[in-house]
Amino acid sequence: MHPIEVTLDVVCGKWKGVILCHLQEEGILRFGELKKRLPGVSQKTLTLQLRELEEDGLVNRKVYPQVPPKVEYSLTEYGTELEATLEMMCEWGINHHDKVGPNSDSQLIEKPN
Amino acid sequence: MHPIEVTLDVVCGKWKGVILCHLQEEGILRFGELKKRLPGVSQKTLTLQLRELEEDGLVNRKVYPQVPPKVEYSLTEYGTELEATLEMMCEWGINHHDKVGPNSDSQLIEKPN
DNA sequence: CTGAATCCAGAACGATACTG
DNA sequence: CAGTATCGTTCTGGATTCAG
Repeated sequence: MHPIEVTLDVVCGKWKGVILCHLQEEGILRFGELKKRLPGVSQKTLTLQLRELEEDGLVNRKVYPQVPPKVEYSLTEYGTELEATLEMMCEWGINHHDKVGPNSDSQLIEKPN
Repeated sequence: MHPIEVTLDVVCGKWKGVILCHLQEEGILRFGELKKRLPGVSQKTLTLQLRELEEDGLVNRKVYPQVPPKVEYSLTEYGTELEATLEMMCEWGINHHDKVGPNSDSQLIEKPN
């Protein structure tokens, strides 16, 4: 398995990138706070994405046994080691968000003489 | 849309990461050469992934109008601007490949004395 | 050699309702 | 508040066949 697939496997859920970015910026977030920051995500999906990130060792899940429940998420050390990469991906995204279209510089073949 | 999603959208196909890495390493590759380097990929899927990368402006597709056909793929400038990021992702992958998959050569805990 | 066209299985994701 | 459970849809990618 190519090393880049290891990273992509871990980061390529529909919401995983944004989740990691928010945890990186804000440190610790409760489930509900995270949900507010991901407009459109369903509870089920958010839960699932977080569980997978947890299984892959990227985020910590801290449960406070109280009523009402309180669960906090944060980056693990593995997660923080990904921070520089996430930031680079964000930069590229900022520089290219306008450029989501065809016609990059497709080449026409010149006639051999 | 969060900037990181721009990047992830473009890179998150099953084979896109590896394709980009190979093009980054070897510069120009024909369709068949690329296929050899991705064991298990089907023609249809490889074609599709390449088309999407092309539409997103990451790779060039150069067709030689001859028989048998010859098609060469390479990174566009947008693609090369992603190189540093791809390398960081590979590094993280190398350092954490043990965390993925069931039978990992996990780190041993040093004996306390 | 490259790739288009079908057909299809499974995964991913969402909507909604229910629970301690 | 932070989940499960269930159902349904959409999306992805693989197998196979045909074509220039």
